[in-house]
Amino acid sequence: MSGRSTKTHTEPGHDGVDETPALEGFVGYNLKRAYVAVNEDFKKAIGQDGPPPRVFSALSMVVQYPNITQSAVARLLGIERSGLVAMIDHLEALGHVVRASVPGDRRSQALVPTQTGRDAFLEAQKSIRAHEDRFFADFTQDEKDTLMALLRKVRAVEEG
Amino acid sequence: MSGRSTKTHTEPGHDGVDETPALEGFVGYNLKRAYVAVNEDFKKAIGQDGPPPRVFSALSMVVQYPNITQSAVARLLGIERSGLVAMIDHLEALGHVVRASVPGDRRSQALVPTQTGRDAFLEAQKSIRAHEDRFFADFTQDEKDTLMALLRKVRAVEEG
DNA sequence: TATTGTTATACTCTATAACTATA
DNA sequence: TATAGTTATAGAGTATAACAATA
Repeated sequence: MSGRSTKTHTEPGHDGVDETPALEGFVGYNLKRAYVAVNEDFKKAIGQDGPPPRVFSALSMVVQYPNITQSAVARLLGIERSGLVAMIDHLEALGHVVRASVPGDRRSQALVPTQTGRDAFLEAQKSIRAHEDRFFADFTQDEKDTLMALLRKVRAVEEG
Repeated sequence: MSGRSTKTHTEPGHDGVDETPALEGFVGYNLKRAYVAVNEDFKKAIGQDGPPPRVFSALSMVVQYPNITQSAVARLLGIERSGLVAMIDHLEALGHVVRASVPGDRRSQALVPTQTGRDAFLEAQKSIRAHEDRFFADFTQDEKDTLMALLRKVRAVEEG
């Protein structure tokens, strides 16, 4: 395929000039492409037995903030309450989390990590670290820090 | 809600210490949150009448590289060929693009932008620029450039 | 055999709306 | 009234697999 000159259209980077990529100039486009790339590598690396990203993020919240409620997790992750039910069901079925009653408010249920849950969290965290270390091998720590800082600043825009 | 001390769990940034955010340390997590934030603003700003992101990106390719084939567009955008059919159908129904026959290869169809298509592209581009200018108002041009450069480097990992 | 366009299909992720029980 | 958890549902976005026509 490469090296052929039979094509009738102009592709970027090939026939010399024409380096005017409209999409490349948008942050949103670059953001999506980068997200897709990292996410695909994540799935290849962790997808087999490890938890899907959102389940890991929920487990992470419960481990870090024991007795947190589902609503609080949803708020912190920026997703809907309803979306959490299945995730917590899943984590509870695995024995990683238990729903405990909250004295003083019978609407809420405190999410408590089990020891298995904490272990699973640490192991998943290790796997994800390995995946990112591999994926970002060509990045300096400074580049990664700069990238994450800028991404947090992006997120901060909507949070006001 | 704020200022209350009745909660039984520890949330970040509130009760002093506990600033050990596991998720925040991952590029992938920050990438996703930032992508979601920008995408939501995009939908609010453009979603009414403007084209969805992927349709705009396809139109953009056809305008920039007239006579490009569907397969080439898919390759450049990093998506599946099959996904393009509906997008091009849509753009063709709007009169923005026509499928023309390619002399010498009767399998392919060259995608040619109409004048309406070029106009629509320019207008959409202007809208998206306005959305990004607004959203990234607190970012310096240097920050935006750095961010985009790093995001392109992320994308290059899988392509390299 | 490989590639282009196409269709049919199914899956993932997530939001919306409505309900219940509490507060 | 407002909030926590839940359910049912629907939609966007996208991938997979197969096929016909052509190379």
